[in-house]
Amino acid sequence: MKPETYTFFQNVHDVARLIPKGRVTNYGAIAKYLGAPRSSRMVGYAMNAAAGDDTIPAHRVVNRNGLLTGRMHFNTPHHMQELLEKEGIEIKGHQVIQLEKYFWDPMQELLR
DNA sequence: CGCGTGACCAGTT
DNA sequence: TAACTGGCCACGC
Repeated sequence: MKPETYTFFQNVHDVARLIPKGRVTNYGAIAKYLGAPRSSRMVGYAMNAAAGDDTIPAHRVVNRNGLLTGRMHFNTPHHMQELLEKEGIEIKGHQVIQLEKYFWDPMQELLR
């Protein structure tokens, strides 16, 4: 599929797939990387569309505060937390602890 | 073809 | 400090 046929959603899904295990990122960072810093909402919507897709680690995308805002879209509300903890990320109260420590910024990791 | 809405974010009031 | 607002894209009705 040609890049030009890629929708915003497609790009979001691609970036999400590149998130390393044990790392997390947020909606704004992905939106910014795609050149649409004001479209972080749409990134969230794109992840919603990605729900149920095993090839997309949607659980590694949290909001700016490290809050697992998308947890309710998984099969079970705590599934997202379990996946993250399994990757070595500590979570307390539906929120990622030491977010900056695990944060993965596509702008820096991909563009270098 | 128009309108409402949705896993958000940053700046203002 | 809390609440409000604009911005942005895709999709369903």
